[in-house]
Amino acid sequence: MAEQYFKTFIEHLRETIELTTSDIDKILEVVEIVKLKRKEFLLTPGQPSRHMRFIAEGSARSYYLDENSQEHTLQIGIENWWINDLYSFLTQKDSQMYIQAIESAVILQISQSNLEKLYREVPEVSTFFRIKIQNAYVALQERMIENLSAEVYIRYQKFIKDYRDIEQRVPQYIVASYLGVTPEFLSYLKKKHL
Amino acid sequence: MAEQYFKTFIEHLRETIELTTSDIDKILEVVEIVKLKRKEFLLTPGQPSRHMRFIAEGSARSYYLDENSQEHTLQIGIENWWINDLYSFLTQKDSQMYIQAIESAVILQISQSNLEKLYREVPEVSTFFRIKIQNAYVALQERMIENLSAEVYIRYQKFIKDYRDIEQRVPQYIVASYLGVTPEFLSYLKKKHL
DNA sequence: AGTATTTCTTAAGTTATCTTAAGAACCAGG
DNA sequence: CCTGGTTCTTAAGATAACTTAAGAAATACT
Repeated sequence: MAEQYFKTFIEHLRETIELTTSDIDKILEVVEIVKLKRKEFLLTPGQPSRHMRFIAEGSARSYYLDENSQEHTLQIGIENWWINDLYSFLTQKDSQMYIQAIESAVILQISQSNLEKLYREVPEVSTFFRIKIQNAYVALQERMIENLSAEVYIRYQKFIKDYRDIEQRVPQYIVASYLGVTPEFLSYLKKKHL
Repeated sequence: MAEQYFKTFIEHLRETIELTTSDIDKILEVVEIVKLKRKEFLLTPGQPSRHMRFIAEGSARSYYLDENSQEHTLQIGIENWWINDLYSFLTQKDSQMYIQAIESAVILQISQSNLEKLYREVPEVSTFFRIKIQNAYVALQERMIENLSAEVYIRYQKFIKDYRDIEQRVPQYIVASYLGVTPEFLSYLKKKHL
């Protein structure tokens, strides 16, 4: 059954870069599988994020707690999404984030040291992550702009339009904390706009 | 006098990567100089951003207008900062942004096609921009987190702490539009906290 | 299937932020 | 150094979003 996860993973990489069968062997050699139950953590604050992590099954999110212990969800992902505290991974500073399974999940991950080795052996992998980071930047800027400009309900509508599949699998309080509002207020807005 | 701008520019690159004199020649060959008066535009909506732009003198910002014609400032920069709509530059989609000189400014820019040529001739330059984009991501995530967590006045204090030199040269309504509030409200907060 | 846990809703009272409008202060450029 | 444009302040009234608390609904796990 690990086989199926690997197969999907390689297909995912091949959407962006070209890989020979020998490349694939080198990649799979360094991929670790992690299984998580609902609500289990992959990363908690106080340590650097040392892996690039790919959701093979289930769903996960990254979030942090502000000074008032309010949760703020930075990222929500399902199968075939990457999930990480890229900030911590890139700077190797201690993370302030939790990465947590929402549903039970299977994660494929590559450690930083293995990744660097892989970059040398399969340079295409380096291209892959360069593009991923660019895309992450682009997505984050889009979200920043929306947060500055649009009212919550507009942002909510955009969210369910863009991520209907996610919205249906994730508790609403997580969506609220992604949008940057209290669950009570989101609930109120939904009723108001019926 | 262009010489001085080039010199500072090369010094800036050398803070991140190593360059031979022949590398430098290749770089300077493709650098264009653009001079702008206060409030002049380097980029306006409806066209892709086709250059990487470095502020050699003066100050500039990028901003966009939301549906209610409210300005939102994404980036503010002074000497030795890069300024761009990276979203548009990376995706080559039409920009929705204005890039505008705040004070009169001198910009050094490299076109996308020249940059690609340069990447081949001086691969270190590619490393330079990979690192810059990573840093941009990291900075943007930090800002996103702050916007989600902290109240405006806290964000304002952080802003003047981190960017005192910028704050002193830039009109307050631009700072307000960077923080995501109306100038009236920022004015009110400043008085309140005297 | 039954119970404990988790998530969602409602509502009342509160606070943060916006809108509008007008005058005051400041500054750039002739 | 004058003058027109730009930026900043003030204040009143409006709206968006939050807090708290409690019950209702949904869901997970045994």
